[in-house]
Amino acid sequence: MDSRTIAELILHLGRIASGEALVEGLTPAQWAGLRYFARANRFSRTPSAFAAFHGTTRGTASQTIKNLETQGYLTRMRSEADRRSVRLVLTDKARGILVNDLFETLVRAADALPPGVRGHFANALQRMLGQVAWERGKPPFGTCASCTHLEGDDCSQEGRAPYACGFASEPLLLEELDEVCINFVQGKPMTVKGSVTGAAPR
Amino acid sequence: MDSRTIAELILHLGRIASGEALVEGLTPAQWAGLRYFARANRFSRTPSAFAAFHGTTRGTASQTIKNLETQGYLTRMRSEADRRSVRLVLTDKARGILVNDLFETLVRAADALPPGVRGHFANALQRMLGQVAWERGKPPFGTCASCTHLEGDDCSQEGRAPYACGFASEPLLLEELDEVCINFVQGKPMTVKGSVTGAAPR
DNA sequence: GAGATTAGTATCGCTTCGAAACTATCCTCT
DNA sequence: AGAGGATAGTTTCGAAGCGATACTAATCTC
Repeated sequence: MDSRTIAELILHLGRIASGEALVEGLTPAQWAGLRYFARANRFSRTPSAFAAFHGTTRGTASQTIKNLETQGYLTRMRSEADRRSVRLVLTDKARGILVNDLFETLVRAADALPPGVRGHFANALQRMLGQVAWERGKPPFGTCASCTHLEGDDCSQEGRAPYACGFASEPLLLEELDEVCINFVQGKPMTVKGSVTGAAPR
Repeated sequence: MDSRTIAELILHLGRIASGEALVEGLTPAQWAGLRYFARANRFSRTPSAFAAFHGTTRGTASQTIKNLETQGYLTRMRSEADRRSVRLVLTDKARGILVNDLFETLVRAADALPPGVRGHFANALQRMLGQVAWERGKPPFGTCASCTHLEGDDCSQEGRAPYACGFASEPLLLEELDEVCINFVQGKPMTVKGSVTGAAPR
């Protein structure tokens, strides 16, 4: 019964916080696009990854991106490694407008929580996301902090890159560790009351 | 920084869980309508209340409801007290289809959380909702359990109705206490680590 | 009882959305 | 090497959502 309440509140909160349309002339989907490309790491700033994140089709994502591009919020560049692929980058105009995102009210609401519960809260949400994504066969989209692919040289060997991604086999900069990645796989149990994740994806 | 993670996860989770369209031939907005009328109490089963809950306009809500009605999921009846008002009731067909709601995956995900954290979790979410709703001037939509308007006769006086709503000045049945109400006003502090709500709406 | 407010509906243009068809590039397997 | 298949991305189509506006009917206020 509490579980249902939690699910309802998440849905309602998400809807109220992001559903409001046409703020600054951008639709909710377009705001979601800006937020995504502001937070995604370099492996994930593509139309396909955004489509997966946003839970829509590549076609729809392509439309939204095209729209943001013509409004001057995104810049497109073809990938060198894979000539099919496209990399999207936020413009300064986009970074400037992001502070007016209604999403920030949600951040403020989370900020008003007692500091002690925030960590547990974030962990519980990430676990729920993992569960839902696993049940749907969708990627859960987390950060390197708790990802299996993170190969950290705990005792830094005085080399240039202390961290690397085992999936992409590439070194990672420190500031990249907090960015969202489509290749995220839930790794460390993430101390939640000392219990290990219940249903593990295989 | 944890606050931003929390806000992102809520948004993402809500989107993934409800955004998927055309399950059983119903759109996300239509699913939201069914869920709402299944959970709202008798003061709140109206087009306007659904519009407020769903964060959209009355016009859009009216469309969605009309659509559900023609598909045989809702029955309409005029209110006796207020002849302008309309009451919507779920049909058996609707109750039957609700078990296939993708929303149930979110409920299962919440169910997979450690039992000890669920209560705190629900409280924290309700607090966030109150904060966001207050900042936007929207009703937060909670249940009688923590509503100021609930007048409970703690020591039941052997009268017929042990509870009542001070706002509607009407007695409440026991099974109505868990339903969602548009007139909800955050009342009791709702034990979250023993601290009282930070910013109180006035 | 006049004027303002509220509940609900209808209509208009725009965006989103999923589905399907399509091109270009890359990968795999023999 | 080269054929078949998978993948990244775009385009088009029709349906629905959406906000805005204008509208009717009922209720409230003073």
